[in-house]
Amino acid sequence: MDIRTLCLGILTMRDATGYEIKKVFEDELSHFYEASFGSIYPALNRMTEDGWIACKAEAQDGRPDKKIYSITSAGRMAFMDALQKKPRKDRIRSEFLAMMMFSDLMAPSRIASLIDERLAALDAHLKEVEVCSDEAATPNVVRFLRGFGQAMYQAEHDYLEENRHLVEAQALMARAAAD
Amino acid sequence: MDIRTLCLGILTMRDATGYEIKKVFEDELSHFYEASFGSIYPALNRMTEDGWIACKAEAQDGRPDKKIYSITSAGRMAFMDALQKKPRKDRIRSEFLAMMMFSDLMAPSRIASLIDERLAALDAHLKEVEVCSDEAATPNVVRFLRGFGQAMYQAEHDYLEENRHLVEAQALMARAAAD
DNA sequence: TCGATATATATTGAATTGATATATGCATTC
DNA sequence: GAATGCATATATCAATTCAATATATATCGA
Repeated sequence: MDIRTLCLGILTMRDATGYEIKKVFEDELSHFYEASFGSIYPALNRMTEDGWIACKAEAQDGRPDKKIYSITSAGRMAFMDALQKKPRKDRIRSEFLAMMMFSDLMAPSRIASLIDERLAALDAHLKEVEVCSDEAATPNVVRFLRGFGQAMYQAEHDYLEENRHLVEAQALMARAAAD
Repeated sequence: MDIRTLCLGILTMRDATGYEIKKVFEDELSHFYEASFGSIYPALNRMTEDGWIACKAEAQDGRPDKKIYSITSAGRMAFMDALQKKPRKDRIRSEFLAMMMFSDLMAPSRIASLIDERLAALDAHLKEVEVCSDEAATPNVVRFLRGFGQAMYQAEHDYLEENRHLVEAQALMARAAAD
């Protein structure tokens, strides 16, 4: 399920511009899939060539033509096929956790600072998810995904608060051993 | 903190071959950072050119020379610098969750199957983490990272079990509406 | 004996990113 | 009124990364 497939999926929901598709990646999908313009526009161009989507341009004042993409029957079938494939394993890349791996080499104050910043970022995520949760008539799948994100942020938040001493104390010991 | 920086970090812990570095990515780091040979070997070559690591080749029977890399003083300083930088935000890419986003377009049995497979994979991860946890003399940072992974797998497991009805029921409703 | 896995070195085409380019409209602040 | 930041739009590109591929022997279990 690459960027192209996901753009196609977004277009099964509604017609959109490249810019709007990017917005979907930044809003609904942001907790578990991201994409940049650098792959969205080429993907749209290729799918237009492949006949999976069609493009209608609307002239605008002082801006490039607005290009609105819509899915075709062939595209809808291609996406349904993609949904029958086995999902590949998640890809996770966390610089924060990678840095924790080398916490022996950092000052205890640096470690505390990193963890505090991480906790603050988690708090911000949790607030953001909470604000959205009050909306009525939210589709169940959106509730599901938002709840998923919330559960994971909360789990990480709790884990860090309860276990930060494991890396903070070790840093102190590593420092004592180095002296 | 790119692949090159992480390879450097691994070499602060011990000398290693490219193959052994890959093993570290697959074992200790696997929950939060992955790398392939396609980037490890070029990274090692470039850092050798930059003077951050040194390489000693040992002839082997019937195999390419074994190349053992060790960090230099310059490399150690470069890595310490990297640890002072602000970690960039996590990158998460989950095909499973992306598919859930389009659960309206899937048969309820397909959704159930995907979730069951996901739960099975989480069980396997949890078992794997549990086996390791009994080891004595595990450094605190390893306990921390392993515990982190365990907490996140458990949170996801619990969330899926308690909330799978949100997407499964919606699929039934979507199917009823389509008929 | 065979198949799978481990141990080693690599390369490459394709996918992806973050930065960059271009440019107007709107809102806010000074 | 000017400056700044953000939103709305289209894109490209150098650098990074990956999965597949190539090569080849040793070990282990069925």
